[in-house]
Amino acid sequence: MKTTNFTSPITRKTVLLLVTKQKQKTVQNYLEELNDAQRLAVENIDGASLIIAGAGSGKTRVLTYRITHLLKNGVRPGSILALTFTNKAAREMKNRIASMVGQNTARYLWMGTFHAIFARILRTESETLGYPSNFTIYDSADSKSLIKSVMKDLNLDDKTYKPGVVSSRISAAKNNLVSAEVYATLPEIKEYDQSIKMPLIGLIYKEYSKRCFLAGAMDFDDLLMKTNTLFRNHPEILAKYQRIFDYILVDEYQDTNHSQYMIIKKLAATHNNICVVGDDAQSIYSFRGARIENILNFQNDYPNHKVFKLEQNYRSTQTIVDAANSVIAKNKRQIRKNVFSEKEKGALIKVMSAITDNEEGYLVSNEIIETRMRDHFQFSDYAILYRTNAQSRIFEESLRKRNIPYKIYGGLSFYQRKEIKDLLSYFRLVINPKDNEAFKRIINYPARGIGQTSLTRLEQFAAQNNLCIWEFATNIPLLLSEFNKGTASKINDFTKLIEVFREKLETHNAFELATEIATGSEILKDLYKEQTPEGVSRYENIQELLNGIQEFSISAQEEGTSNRLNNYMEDVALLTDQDNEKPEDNDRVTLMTIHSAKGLEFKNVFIVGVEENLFPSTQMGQKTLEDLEEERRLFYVALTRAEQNAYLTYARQRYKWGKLDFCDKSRFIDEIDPQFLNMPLEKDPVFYGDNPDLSFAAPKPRPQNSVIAGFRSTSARQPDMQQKLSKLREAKNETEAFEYSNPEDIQAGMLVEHQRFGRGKVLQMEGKMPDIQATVFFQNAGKKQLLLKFAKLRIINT
DNA sequence: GCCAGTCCGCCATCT
DNA sequence: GCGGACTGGC
Repeated sequence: MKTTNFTSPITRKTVLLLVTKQKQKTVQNYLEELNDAQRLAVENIDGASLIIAGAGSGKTRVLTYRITHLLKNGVRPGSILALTFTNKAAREMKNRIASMVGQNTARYLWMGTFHAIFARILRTESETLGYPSNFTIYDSADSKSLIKSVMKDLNLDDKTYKPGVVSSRISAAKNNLVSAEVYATLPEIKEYDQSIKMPLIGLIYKEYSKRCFLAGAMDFDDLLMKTNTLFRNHPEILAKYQRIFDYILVDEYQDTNHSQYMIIKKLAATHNNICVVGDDAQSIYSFRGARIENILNFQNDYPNHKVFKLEQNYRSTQTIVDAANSVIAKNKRQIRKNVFSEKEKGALIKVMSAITDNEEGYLVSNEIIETRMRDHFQFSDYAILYRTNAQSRIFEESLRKRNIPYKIYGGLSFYQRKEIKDLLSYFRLVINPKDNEAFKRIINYPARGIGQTSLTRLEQFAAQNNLCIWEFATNIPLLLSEFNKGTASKINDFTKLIEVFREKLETHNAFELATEIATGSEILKDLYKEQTPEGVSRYENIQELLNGIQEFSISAQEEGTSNRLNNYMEDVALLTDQDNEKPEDNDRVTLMTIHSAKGLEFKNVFIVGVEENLFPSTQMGQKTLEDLEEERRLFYVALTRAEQNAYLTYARQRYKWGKLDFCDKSRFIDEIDPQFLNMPLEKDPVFYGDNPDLSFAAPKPRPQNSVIAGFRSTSARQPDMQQKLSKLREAKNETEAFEYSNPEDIQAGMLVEHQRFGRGKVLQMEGKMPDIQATVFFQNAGKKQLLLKFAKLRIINT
């Protein structure tokens, strides 16, 4: 291994020379903003580099500056491949680079998640693999549903073959590049599947793959595996991309799985210009197939590599950094490093003990209110981090009671809501009629009198004939041979409907076609007629989706890129809630899992539910030492999100699956060097019932199927919706609380409010009912053109 | 085929 | 505590 003391091939002087020519102030200074270790990591652009970046050590900054540095040295943006783990990280990095080198350069960078980038490449090369270029990306719900129907056809009962287990076995196989054919031949796999009493997983895997192919669909894991297949079987295609990508950068390298690892390895093989950034101490995705070995073995893969260690933490106080170090030191497998902070010592980590999970919520909300007043924090300076999404509910309740605004990530994402998936399924089927999962979902929604029995027969007949459902359903003689006239004609009406939309794919932009589908399918009508709060909320979600598509259409047009519905749909399956940030969400407490908090930072962090069995989790049976080490890394990640104050809370009793459970504080609390902790007085759980002051904390089991605020629905879990809906309930005239202005009432000059963009001023109105367009300038979101049929504006004053 | 009511099994963690 | 699956009456 080489040392890190070396002279960069391009001296600083030449860089400054190059840069002054450009007269960009931000660029001129960028190297000076770095410490020595960071600067070395930025300047050493050729060959293989491993950047070990401790928590808070300016990893993102190094990556962005390194790319900027490449660009400033004449590297074409289109020859740089930068892979991240989330869309959000990619977007933020791209924006930061754009601010230094200009949007016109940054836009040509190949920057995105593994899944997004290789989906893009697979669409280009799809023909070689026998896939259509507009293949569907199945999300986990789609693939689970497909697994279920495969099992049904194979007569495997879903009590012994749990779809969840089968799905994760298949996923693990794919992430290790084990194809269905190979799967059946490997003795250790056979043995394992025997031991869990599911010897026929291989058969399911085979049939599942076949049906995905027939449906022109790939699941998440396929996006990576098929890329590998493509590169392996078609050296000329691999060579093409090896030529395109002169420089490869990978963020969060510790969380790459074998499939991702092989893609990188192949692409970098000709030039070895590969730079990976990561921190083995923050590897937390082994359940998804991530291999910590990838980072530990980098030196074997690239013997001539250079190592850079970023050890200074700029984020957290000394106390937090030292406490985190004291925990992670318990892990055996790691790259030794000395992460340190030169910030102030800061407050001790406050450990809070609650009697019940209810009280835990109460304590956290209280602490937020108190410290916010005392130390002048914003709500957005706080985050509540938990191990499992199920813990969020209790905090939502306690925050809501105290009128603390919050935003919650994870759980059911916008794109997974029923109504959204329904409409998206229409889009999917229109784009790719072979998409069986979409077909099954919408053939009888809105109701067309085609029931479960017909659908099951349809699916089975199609599979028996090696056809996708669409091919079967559009083949009239075949259809009539299996169904009576009435049913056949209902099915025929449905495919005709889709066919009409299909004809407009090439002639209409995404928004026009999406609107037509929403109307023509009668989804809008179906939701509109439902005047329950849930119905209203679903209707609004559809409108929000259509607004998003309108934005896409407009911005695609502005940028001169293609603005068809299939372009919009290309990576919708890869989007998550974090990609759906709204401007109105600015001053709110953040609630999320620790996994989704990776890469983020907050002034105050509450790590909640720090209890044995919950964190470390023992959810999935007995834990190996490796599992425990991963949990510890997860705890390390959680702690190091905090800049100023970290809190650890635990409860002595908690409801799990509706049943009361007694808990002990987590071993991780004991593993922190006690000099960094502010420990509470231990409360004894038996006293709570006698103490009237603590009655709020007493466990209150809700009767089964009871509801919060008088209703029960998935949309009710959205914080805004919750408030809106309870208001709605209170109002005698139920729609009153929701009333927005009629399009005709709005005129130029008015101050208005939009549910998504916030407040703005109307600049111009044009068009006639029902297609009235408003041009509005929003304080937070700039100028927007809104079609008032869907975008509702509330008039604030005239 | 559809709907409402009830029961059951489950929850890691994410692209 | 929740959603999905199942059941039985229409």
